Amino acid sequence: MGNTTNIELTPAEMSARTGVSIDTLRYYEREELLRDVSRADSGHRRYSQDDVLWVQVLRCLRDTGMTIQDLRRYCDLGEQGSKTEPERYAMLIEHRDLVRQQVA
Amino acid sequence: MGNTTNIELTPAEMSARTGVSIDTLRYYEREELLRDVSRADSGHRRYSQDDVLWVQVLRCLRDTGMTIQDLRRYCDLGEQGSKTEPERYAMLIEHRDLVRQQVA
DNA sequence: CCTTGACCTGGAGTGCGCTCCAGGTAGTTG
DNA sequence: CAACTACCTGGAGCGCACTCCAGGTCAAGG
Repeated sequence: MGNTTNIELTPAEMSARTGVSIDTLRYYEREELLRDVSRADSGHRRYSQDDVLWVQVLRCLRDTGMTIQDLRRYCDLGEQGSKTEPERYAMLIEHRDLVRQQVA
Repeated sequence: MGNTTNIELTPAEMSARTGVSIDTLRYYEREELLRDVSRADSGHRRYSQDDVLWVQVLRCLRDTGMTIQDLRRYCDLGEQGSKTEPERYAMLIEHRDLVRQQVA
């Protein structure tokens, strides 16, 4: 408790941890899939542990074909609080079903 | 036997049967995914029943993410005769496995 | 004969998801 | 202080899979 030494990763470290290129990380930020990335005094990005986890989720959804647009929508819902949970859940279910159809 | 009234479809009919746009049919031909399409004296395309079946296969493979490049390769093999059957079979198996991985 | 509509060709344009680049700044090292 | 490296920004470029367009041809109908 009270441990304020949050792990903060530089862009290069973040890229190594997630396997996502620095350019793509910035692209995701521009596309609002990755929000509120903190900055050092220098203006350089510092990624949190939560950012790592979220980018992993993003990659999982992207790799299964969810579009940038749909992911942005998902993020928008997330920002609107827990009342949107049903809709977000529905998106995931629908996406899963789509993926399953591919195999059929 | 000896029935020479082969069904020949105009581009518009072909598009209606397969659900693939006329532009895309021409595109597939340019990309050599659809070969030896016959022509009327006017120069207009006439698609055969075999063409219909093949385009349906193309769509199935495309819809599951096989690239145009891979499909062209598959066609190239087909033209080289039955000796390439093992390789073509291997391509399909590999593609199926790739699709299955998506779900995992 | 003239219009209409389906078709032809080569090539340009589109949307997606990145990826790269030029020009500039910030902190570290010798 | 100079060089180096990592990072910054805005914007251009790329590969894929189509999709659209201009300008022309061809057969049928009025």
